[in-house]
Amino acid sequence: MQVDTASLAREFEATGGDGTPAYERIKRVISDRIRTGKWGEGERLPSEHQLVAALGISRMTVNRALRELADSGAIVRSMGVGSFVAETRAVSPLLEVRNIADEVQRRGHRHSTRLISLAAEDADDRPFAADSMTDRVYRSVIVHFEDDTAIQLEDRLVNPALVPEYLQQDFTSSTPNDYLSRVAPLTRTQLVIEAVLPTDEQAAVLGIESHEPCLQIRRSTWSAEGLVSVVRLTQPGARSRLEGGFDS
Amino acid sequence: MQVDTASLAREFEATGGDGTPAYERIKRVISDRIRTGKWGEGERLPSEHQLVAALGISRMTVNRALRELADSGAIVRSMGVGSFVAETRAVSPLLEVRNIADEVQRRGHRHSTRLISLAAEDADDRPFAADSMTDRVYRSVIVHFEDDTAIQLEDRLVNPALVPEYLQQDFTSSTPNDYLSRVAPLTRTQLVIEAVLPTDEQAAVLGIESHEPCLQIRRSTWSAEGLVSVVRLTQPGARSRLEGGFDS
DNA sequence: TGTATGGTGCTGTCTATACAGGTTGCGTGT
DNA sequence: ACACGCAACCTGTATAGACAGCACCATACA
Repeated sequence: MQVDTASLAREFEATGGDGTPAYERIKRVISDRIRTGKWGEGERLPSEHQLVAALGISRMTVNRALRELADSGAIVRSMGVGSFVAETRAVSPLLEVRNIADEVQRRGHRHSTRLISLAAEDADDRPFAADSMTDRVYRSVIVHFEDDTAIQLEDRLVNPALVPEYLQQDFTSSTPNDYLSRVAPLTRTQLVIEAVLPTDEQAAVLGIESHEPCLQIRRSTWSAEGLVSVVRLTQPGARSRLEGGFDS
Repeated sequence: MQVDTASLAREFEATGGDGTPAYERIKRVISDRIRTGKWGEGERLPSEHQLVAALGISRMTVNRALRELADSGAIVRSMGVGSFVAETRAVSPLLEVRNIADEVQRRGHRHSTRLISLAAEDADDRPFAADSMTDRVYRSVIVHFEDDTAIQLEDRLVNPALVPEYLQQDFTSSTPNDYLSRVAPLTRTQLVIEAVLPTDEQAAVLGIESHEPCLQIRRSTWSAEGLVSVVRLTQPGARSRLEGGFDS
């Protein structure tokens, strides 16, 4: 295989400087090329030996990067043959990321929101650090009402690198979900669903007793550029449920 | 930490002989000890250096084994401190209809069940009436345990027209999910997820307080012939959560 | 008593090297 | 024309050694 070692090395060097480990930088360079389509499905990757020569690092480091990419499913490796960009497979969505305003209106009710807070913060756990090299996050806290009943508390962190205009939006007329799906179409979603008791603060803004069980949904959404938003939705169990389904 | 290097080395050597890589064998020895409870939650593992000395292998190999165990969530590592057995918490995949026994074993724990009841009943709401022209249903109630902790109450209705042999099965050795997926491969699944408080009976069999919130999953599964089964899964919120994700 | 400071032990990463095991394709001999 | 053998190339694994970053603790100092 003919490799453009020069541009590969350039992209690799460009990610240096901060303390990012070399194997992470290799992973990033390669997965960027896959994500942007520069390396298409089934295409052969440079061999470990070629990457060693091109990037000036040891083979163990290259090996770790490629192995982790293979573990994550981004590439496929075959002993004695080589490494190749994986064929992507479609997965049917179980729970679509739906607009809560639409759902409420579909039930024939009135949807409204109350903005609790909207500001930039210093992130403790830096969820977007890998994508945006920053510790700052935008955070919005919003309560959704169905008619006059609070049905959901939305506590959202947004990546300022990918959505710089977030703080300027008017979330009384459109929801964060609306806005984000316009400016950063999502390519990947991940969910964690739990049954929890609300904190006293959560119970207060939702207008429920603190012993009422709640569904808590933590949802991370990615666009092509990276992790866009992490949201924690808290819904009183007595007022909401999740529905989904899929064929196989 | 005082390490029983002798028995550790013995177990490690015992796994040798076939072509299993050393890092896999280390993982196995360690996860066996975690699974059997010999090393309890939060307990400190031998350091990499101690394992190198005890097993006579290089630190890179030990490091890979421990790193992969940490990636899989079995252990927790902290730079400058050490490696520790992870505090376990059940996580169920949301997308797939998976075998809970497999999940438990994948977490390195022992899965067992307790059969509460298994009988034919007269159906009140006749869920299978459209499919089988009958009012009878088979019903099984089973508690699933992870080690000695109840993690799920499974209350299942089965369509007698599609699964006539259901009552003759031995659900101490295999789960209803196992059996049904063999005899009636599912083509469609639908879910409703809620946060609820358990009834007194549910709390009793799960061994929890009646004010602990639970995830309740109602799942209907269809095969090509029609509605096979309707199951209500009740999981203590403190002991489980659902995870899922999809690409689009 | 409270505050620096340095030592010790831990994990995280990287290098250079080596051997093993598998695949592919070319070339030689029949 | 066919089969075999072998070299070249690939990934998989393992090793010894090194340095860096972090946490904890004991000791020395103010």
